Amino acid sequence: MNKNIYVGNLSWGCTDQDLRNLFADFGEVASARVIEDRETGRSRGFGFVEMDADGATQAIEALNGTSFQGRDLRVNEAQPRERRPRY
DNA sequence: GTTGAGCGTT
Repeated sequence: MNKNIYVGNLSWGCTDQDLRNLFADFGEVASARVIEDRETGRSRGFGFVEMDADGATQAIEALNGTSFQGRDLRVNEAQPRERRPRY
């Protein structure tokens, strides 16, 4: 089983490869993506990572509250995006 | 600078 992870407070220069590299150290990363504004193309400062539950739990404990690229990371389980309508 | 977007059906 895999878990969806939310990663916030990222630096503008952080990309999907950076996230994947970070989480890959704790387990097999299914997918990693940094969210950016699709209208402007600029980064939103947060991203999502999908990986195996065991690695995800370890990664959350290890990376949450730590400094990354000059910002303290916020790592958590991602909430379902059904919580907000998309028009 | 904080919880996506994609797909005409996951």
